[in-house]
Formats: sequence, structure tokens, C-alpha cells
Amino acid sequence: MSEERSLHFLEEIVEADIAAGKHTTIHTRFPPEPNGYLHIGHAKSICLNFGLADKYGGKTNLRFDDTNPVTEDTEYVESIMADVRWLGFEWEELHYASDYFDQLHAFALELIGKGLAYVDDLSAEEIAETKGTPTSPGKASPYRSRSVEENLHLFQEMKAGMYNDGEKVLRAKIDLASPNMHMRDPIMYRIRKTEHHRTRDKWCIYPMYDFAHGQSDAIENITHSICTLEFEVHKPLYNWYIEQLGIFPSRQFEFARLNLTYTVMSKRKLLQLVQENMVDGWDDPRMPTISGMRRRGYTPASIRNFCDRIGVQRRENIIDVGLLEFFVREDLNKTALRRMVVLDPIKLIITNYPENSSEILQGENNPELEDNGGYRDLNFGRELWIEAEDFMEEPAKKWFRLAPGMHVRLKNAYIIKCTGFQKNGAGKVTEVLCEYYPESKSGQDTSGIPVKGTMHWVSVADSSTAEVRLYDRLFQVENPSNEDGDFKTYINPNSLEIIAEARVENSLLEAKGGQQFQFIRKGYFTLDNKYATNGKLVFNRTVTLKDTWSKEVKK
RNA sequence: UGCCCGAUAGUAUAAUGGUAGUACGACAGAUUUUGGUUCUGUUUGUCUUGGUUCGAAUCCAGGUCGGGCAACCA
Repeated sequence: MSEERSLHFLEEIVEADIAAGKHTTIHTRFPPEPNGYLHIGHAKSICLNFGLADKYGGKTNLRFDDTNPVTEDTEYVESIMADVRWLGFEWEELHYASDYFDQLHAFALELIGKGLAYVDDLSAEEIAETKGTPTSPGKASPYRSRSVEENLHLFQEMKAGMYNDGEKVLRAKIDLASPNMHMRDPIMYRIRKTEHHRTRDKWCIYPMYDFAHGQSDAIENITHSICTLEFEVHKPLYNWYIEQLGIFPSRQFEFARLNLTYTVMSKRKLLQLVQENMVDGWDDPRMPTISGMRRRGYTPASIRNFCDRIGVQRRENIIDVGLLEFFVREDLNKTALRRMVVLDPIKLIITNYPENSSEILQGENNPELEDNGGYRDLNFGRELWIEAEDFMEEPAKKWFRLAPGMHVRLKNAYIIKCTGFQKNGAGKVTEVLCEYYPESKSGQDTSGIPVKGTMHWVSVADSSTAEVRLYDRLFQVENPSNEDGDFKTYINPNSLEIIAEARVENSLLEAKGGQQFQFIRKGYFTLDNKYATNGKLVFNRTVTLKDTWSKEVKK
């Protein structure tokens, strides 16, 4: 079943490590900061970390990197856990960097004791100035040479809350002339008199990312600590802390983050869209967040397949969102129930069908499944709703649908012939007239009439209304972050079209939240968990069907 | 401009010194009671200049282009 796949570079590293006897098994971790919602880029990291451990019989932890109380919140913790599980993964151990605050504090004391850390009274601006630039070395702070005793004492006072935010920091004493800016006496601890979402007011000093991440990895015996490329310059520092402390030698490896066309992926930008109400929250179906894609109707399998296919590399990339859509269609085609919905209704009257009469026809639930996935009842009658765009007064070239004199099949029903139409004062077609062939009934057609087109429909007498939300790409340009000026100026003003009253077949009255449907010839849709109520159906379009006709029209 | 990383069809990803392959896309055709699905075919590529070698996408050197690094963010 599984096709032969070559190893990506991280798999090669793991296999080499195992072959060399470095580890018998591996331990990875997924370490989000709980300061926002997970997006498709995180999904890549999740699939990578969990997938790698799974492949080599290892384990994966979920660890919240909650070292900055200013930005973090339990709301995000909850959503992140829900999203990881929804994607289909279960962590081995659940940890918080904040669980290690005591241990981290002890590590800091140890480094101070070794003369490798000092308390600095310089302000943030002064530290930035004395740090130098990438091309010129930094200058030592006047406080760099404080004695171990003094440092211990001052750090104790910092911890005790005797100073205000920004008054003092604890710095590692490394190399102010290092070509790597991160090695120029990086800050280990800063004062933040802010309540932490878990430790509350226990601490007023908090470790920086660099002083927490590697040690957390080491505490959990993480063998392969996988992160994105921008952390590459942090690696010497990551290793320095581990070496000076003599703890478990976790090793960091970097891969290129995921970029997708027609969207943005940075948390900062996504947050802006939410805060400035350009979208309907983090779970807006147009957002590249996991929660947004879930609401939109994407399936976990389609996201996993996508992450699997794009692979993992160290080169910058921007992946065509069309590839994601391909995997969604591929998955939904096999699972979504087929239903008929008319988005832009006009009336079709079958003039030779008996008045006040109707009949029940059968429609397959999914032709891709065995036994067509079973059948549902379709109520057929003299008056039907059809799609306005399925009728043309004067047919275009290669037009297979309705036009005066043309034959077409009504899906799961009869072949009809268009005999006329009505227009209103504005010249808009309001009604199409036709005749049907009783002997052409679906499944028992003896008419012998050849038709090229098949159209969806719903009965006027026996259908309901629903709101349908059509989503398009959020941005008008492939890479909004790369354009001049504010990325928000490139937002697609037509990314959401709300159809207030589409006509749906009555079997959809039983639709449940999160259930997926294919509206025949229209695309994949799902019931919106947020806005659908008992009395009102609201559907989100996940993705359109491939449409070769619209390409034909463009020619 | 100092240090680090990277460069294979339009996009992504293989080839681990020995036939440049795969997926998506695009195009054409067949099938089809969804202009869907499925099937078949076509299309387009190793950044550049040298070097090593019987042989280089792969190794080496120079160049070009792209990305990262100067938060008390992660």
C-alpha cells in the first residue's frame, strides 16, 4: 500500500543516530507558545514531530513554551490541545515550561556560581547600544565584573520583587565580540510583574526563550529538538547552556517554515486581522488557522496528506494553496454525501407534467462508495428550482445546458426539452418552460434521446432555504507579505459572499455540524458550527469542484 | 557591509558520483446521469563560471540571487 519514499533529511539524521547507537529510540516535542491559535504552519511541525517519533517507535511531548506571561493565556492552551487532537495526534507527556521555573532558577544560580552569569543594571536601550552591531563588537557593561556573591544577592533581590520591570536583568557572560549576536551576553531572566496564566504571582522574574527551551528539552530527554530556520542562529547558545550545565544533550535541528500562496502565516499578522475585524475571529473559515480550516470543512486527513506531500527541507518555499485544495477534494470526494442545492434559483416549469402531482425519486448518496452509499428520497414535481446560470437564451459554443430547443437531463430524474422562457421588465429571465419525457426516467430510460448535460434541481413544493457562505482566497496577491506597504491593503474584498436564500433539498434539514457534503456540481460544503441554529441552516463552502467549463468560457 | 543558511520544470519534492523521476498545475483525448470522479497522453527543469573525475544536480573554488541574525518576543 505505502509507496516507496526516500528519506527526508531529518529521517536520515535519526537513522544515522540510531545506527551509531546514540539513541535506541527518539523523543521529540511540539512546543507552541500559548499566545495564539495554531495554523497550517504549525500543522507541518506537528506532523513532522509526531510522524518522526511514530516512524521510529519514539514518543512526542506537547510542551507549552509559556515563559512570557504578558502574551499568554489559557484560552490558547485549550485551543492548541483541541487542534492537535483534531489533527489526529496524541502526545506522550504534557508539559509546560512554567513547570520548570524552579529548576531553571536553580540552573541560573549554578551559572552565577560558576561566574558565567551576572546581574546587569543597564536599561534595555543601553544594552542594545552596547551590544554593538553585526559588524562591530559590543562593549562590556560596567556591571559585568560583579562578584559571584553580589550577583547571587542581587538576583535574589530580583526574585524577591525588590525591583521594577526593566531595572535589572540576569545576563550570561559569554562573548561580547562574537559574530553571533545571540552570544553577546544574552539575557537569561527579566523582571515581569505580571500574573502568569499558571504560576499566578509566584514569580516576578521569567526566563527568556533561550534560557528555557534547551533546558526544557534536556529535562524531558528530548533527543531531536526540531524547530524552524530562524532559530538556527540560536543553536550555539542552545548548546552553550546545555554544555555549561552538563545536562542531557538534546540537539536542535531546523527546517524551513511553510508558506502558502494567497495568505499570511505570521501570528502577528493573523492577530491583526482578528483585532481589526477584517475576519470573523481566529476561526474564520478564510483563516489559515487549524480552527478556521476545521470550520471551513477541511478534514484532518487532507491536512496530514498535504503535510506529508510537501515534505521537509531547509530551503525557503511558498506552496500553491491549490495543492492543499487538491488533497481536500481527494478526501472529500470519497466521503462527502451528494446533495442538490440551488444557489441562485430560477423557476423551471414542466408544462406537460400533471398539475398538483408529485413523485418520489432516488438519489445516490455517493457514487464513489460501494452500493452508491445508499439512496435518499428526492421529491419531484411540476415546478422546480434550477440554477440561473444553467440557462442561456442564446447558447454559447459547447454549451451543454438549457437553451431554447435543447435537451438536458435532470439529475436522478427525467430528460427535458426547453420550450420557452419568461422575462421580467428588466429583461431578466424569471422562468424557464420545458416538457419532459416520461419514458426517460432515471435508471429506466427507454427514450434513446442523447443528452450532453445533466443539471441539479430541487422541488419548489418540497425544498427549504439555507444560507450559504462562499469563500474565496483572503488576499488578491500570491505573497502579501512580500508586497510593498501594509499587507492588509491586498485583502480580497470579495473573499466572502453570503447567499441568504439558497434552495436545498429537504434531506439537508437533518445535516449536523461538521458533516461534509458535496452539493452536486457546486463544491464541497459543511454545516457551520458557529452560525447554524435549529431553525436556520448555514453552510460553508470548503472548496469548489474542479471546473473545466469556466476555463472554457475564459478562452 | 560581518556571521550563518539556501538555490532542480509554474509550485513543491526525488535522484546520496552512473538513464534528471514523482505529485500538483497547464494542455489534449477517452469514459461519465456531477463540464465532478476515473483513465491515457503531452508539456516545461539542475542559478552561473571554472575545477576534480571515464562520468557532476551531487564534490571543490569564485560569482550571482534569495533568506536569517543587532526584542528585557518565541
